[in-house]
Order: sequence, then C-alpha cells, then structure tokens
Amino acid sequence: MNEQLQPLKKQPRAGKAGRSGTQDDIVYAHIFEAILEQRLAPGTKLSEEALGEIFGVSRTIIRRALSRLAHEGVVLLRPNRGAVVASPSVEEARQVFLARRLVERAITELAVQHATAEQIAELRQMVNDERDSFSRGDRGAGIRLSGEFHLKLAEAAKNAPLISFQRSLVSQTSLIIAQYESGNRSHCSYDEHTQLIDAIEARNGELAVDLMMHHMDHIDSKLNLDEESASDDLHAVFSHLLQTKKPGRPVAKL
Amino acid sequence: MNEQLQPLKKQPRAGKAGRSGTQDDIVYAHIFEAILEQRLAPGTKLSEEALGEIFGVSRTIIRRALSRLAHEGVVLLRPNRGAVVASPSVEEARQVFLARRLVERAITELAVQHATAEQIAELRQMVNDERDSFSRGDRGAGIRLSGEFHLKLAEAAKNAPLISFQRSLVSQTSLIIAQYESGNRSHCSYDEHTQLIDAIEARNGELAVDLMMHHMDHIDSKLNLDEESASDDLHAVFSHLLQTKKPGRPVAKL
DNA sequence: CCACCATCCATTGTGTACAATCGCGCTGTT
DNA sequence: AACAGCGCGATTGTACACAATGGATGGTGG
Repeated sequence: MNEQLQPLKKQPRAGKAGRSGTQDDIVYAHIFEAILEQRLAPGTKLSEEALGEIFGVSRTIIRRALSRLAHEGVVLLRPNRGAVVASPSVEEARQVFLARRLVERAITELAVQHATAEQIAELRQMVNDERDSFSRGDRGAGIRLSGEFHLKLAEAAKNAPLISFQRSLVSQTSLIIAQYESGNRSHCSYDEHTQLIDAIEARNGELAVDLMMHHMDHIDSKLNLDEESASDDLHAVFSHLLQTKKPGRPVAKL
Repeated sequence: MNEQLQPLKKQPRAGKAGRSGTQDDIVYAHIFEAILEQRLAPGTKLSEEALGEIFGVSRTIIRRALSRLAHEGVVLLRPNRGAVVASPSVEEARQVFLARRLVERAITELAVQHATAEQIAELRQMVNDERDSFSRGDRGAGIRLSGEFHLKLAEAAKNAPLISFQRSLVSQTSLIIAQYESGNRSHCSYDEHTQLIDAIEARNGELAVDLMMHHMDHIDSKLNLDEESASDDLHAVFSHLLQTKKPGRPVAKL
C-alpha cells in the first residue's frame, strides 16, 4: 500500500487501455481491464482507499468509476460494505446470454442496413488486432478486443439505446467468459467475425443474422454453464470467503 | 431559493413517489417524477446547489441522482456545464421506440412463460391505479404508472439485464410522450393493458405478442414524430434558450 | 457602431475531513 | 465450551472547502 503510480494528471492516454478522457475513464478502463485479464479475480474486494492510492486520485474518482462498473454489472456494490468484482452465477450468465442473443440479432439486421464502408473497414481492423492478440498469447486483450468488435458492430447499427445496452452486455459477457471458459480454445473465433463482416458488406441480412446466431451458439457452447458447472458454481458461491486474501495491492502491475 | 424542505433525514417513504431506500433514491424519484409530470420542462437547467438546498442535502447526493438520471437518458449531463432535462430529438425518439419494440416483444414472450399468478394480480392492480389516475385527470401520474406497468411486466420476464434496459427505455419513452404527445387522448390505453394481461394469463404467447406490438403501434401513432414534427422539433432545438426562466424553485411542490 | 478581448462571476470538478455503519473479536455468563 | 452482548477498528457515506472551467459582461479599439 506504499507504491503509487505517477499521479496520471497529464498523461494523454495511459498505455494500451486508457481511452482519451478524464481521470474517471482512465481508472475505469484500468480496473475493467484488470478484471477481464483476471488479475482481479471475481469476489476480490475493491477498497476505495487502496485504489485511490494506487491511481493517485481521491476516493471521489474511484467511487465514480466503481459506480459505473457496477452499473455495467462487472462490479457488485454492496451498501456500506464496499465493492467487489462481480462473480456472475450460472443463472445470471444465462440471462445475459439470452439478452445478448436478442440484441445481437437486432444489431446485425440494423448494421446490414446502415453500416458505412468506413465502419466496415474499422471492423476488419479490429479483427486483425484481435487475431494478433491471440497469436501473441495475450488472452485478456483478446477477450477485450473481441468484445470491442461486438460493440463496434452495435455502433454501426446507429441506435444509441442499443449501443448502451450492448456495452453493458458485452462487459458482463467478457467477465463470464473469463470466469467460466473451458479449455484453452480461442473465444470469439475471429474467423466467424470475418465471415460476419463479409455478409454485412454484401448486405445479406439473412446470412449475417444466421452467422451471428451461430456465433452466439459457439460462444456459450464453450462455457461450462450446462451440466458440469457445479465446481465453478461452488467457487462463485464461496468466493466471498476468499475475498480477504490480503487487501494489499490487488493490482500488481498496470 | 430560500424555502427548503424538512431535511428528509428520517422520513421513511416520502409521500407517493419516494421509494424505500437512501436519500439518493428519494431525490432521484422526486426529480424523475417532476420531469414526467412536466413540472420540469425539457431543457430546464438542474443546478446542483439549488437542488441541494431544496432537498436539504449536499451536492454529493444530488450529483449521484443526476448521474443516475443521465444514465437513464432523462437528464443530459454536459461536462463543466451542468445538467439539463433531456429534450429528445425526433431521431432519438425513433431509436428509443425501435429498441422498445424489440425489448417488449421479448419481454412479452418471456412473461407468458414465467409470470406467476401473483405477478399477474399485481399487473391488474397497476392497471386499476392507472385508470384511476387518468379518470382523476392526473396526467403525470398516468404516464408514470403506465410506464411502471411495462416495467412490472419486464420483471415477470425474469431477466435482469432486460429489466434494467427496460427501465431506461420506459423512462425515456415517458419523457418523449410528455414532450410530443398530440391532443389529449389517453396515452397507454389501459384497455390494451388489460387485454395483454388476459393473453398472458391464458399463456397465449402469439396473441400476447400481437397485442403488445399493436400497443406499440398505438403509442407512437399518438406522437407527432412523423410529418408535422417541425414545430415540436423547433421547440426542442431552441429549448436551451428558454432554460433560464428564473432558476428559483423549479419544483414547487413535492 | 460593431467586433474583439480581457476580466469577473457563477457553477461544476476534486480533494479531504468528519460522521455513520458494519463486521469482528473480546469478554463475561450460563 | 458455547453463545450472547458489547465495544473497537476499519471502511464507507456525507458534507464542505477549495480549485478549475466556461460563460457573461463591460470596456476598448478599429
């Protein structure tokens, strides 16, 4: 609890994840990234003061970031008891996936109608980045970029409420994948992403929706939600017992 | 700016809209209600200090409530410039309605599968309340209760992400209705709500979805979004000019 | 007379001190 | 030995003070 970052006052974009914007966004992005990359395990307590020291900002900023993360379902905010990394139950995971199926179908149809050439090019670029991450063995970045692909697709759908909802769903999905994914197979196979882009570019709505639905099938078929989820579920159930494994520096390296 | 409420420290539930919970919720609910009942017109500036004095809490609380309202799209938070009541453009209204169609369809199907007898009874009760409000001539309460009906329905669908999204959509819809509704016709005709409940109770999914879609049709057919929206749109465009019509006590009576 | 610029003021953004709350361990009793 | 009650420590909740930003206003020069 004695090491601290440079006060990040003026660094324009902090490394890889720090989007442009205010301190909130930087803190938010770093915590989010740490959760996705499993440097912060589900159930880990997120002390406001500790995070404040780590990032060199006051609790005010931390609190806003946590509130935002909580709203997206990545962090659980227990009144008077602090924040912990969310550990979605199997049931919660199912609900998220159901909602995503719904939203992705609509987004795909809309994207086929509205996606511009520029957006399609950006999507292809993101798939490239994603493939690079996986081939580099950077699992966390891969999951994150895969999520960002779906978010970019939502932007192409040109519907602000859907984009916002999709952001929340993608965040939660990423957390679920990080928590439940079986084996070491790649997550969103980027091949599927590429095919999807092709269908969208060809303005073939039916095919695009089909591909997206299969893509969704593949994603949750990779998870252990169905039968043998007992062990993972137990872990989630008892995670609050493990949460106090030294409060000191949950984030080792940023 | 000199009259103030009792500091609301310990009043368990403040009148009609104050849900159980902390001060945030009370402030949130009151502002939300004031917006829906058009005691706060779109474009009205929401000064943190003024609200703080009115509710007898510090800006910290107000800020949280505003942030929450902003996330639901009812309030626009402009960095360094304060918060104003959102004034959705026609395009934004269209996007909200598109998203709602999507979500309502899914919610209806799920509610048909999962709604319990108790929930159905609660829905019927809400329709009664709604009818009472309209017959009493309380337009604001009517719009609000009508929204709460749709939210209750979402709860019956037993999908947390969808509930959360629906909450946001319903809030925005209510604001749009308050802003754009033509004539003095009733908004959500409660007859349609009753029929919908009947179909759900009979577990007739196809009929229920049909009714819901027609219900959606009726809702936006009542709005002036389509052709003659010019005047309303102009009003929205220039609403920021009217926003400074005395900052004093925007909320007259709670 | 108009346009531009500098200064001021009102309002929001942030940090920090204090108060309230909850969990935990201690002690005493049965 | 086990359990209930109580106080303590740590952490969150709230208020407030100060800093920073942006708009408004009044003055000056063209």
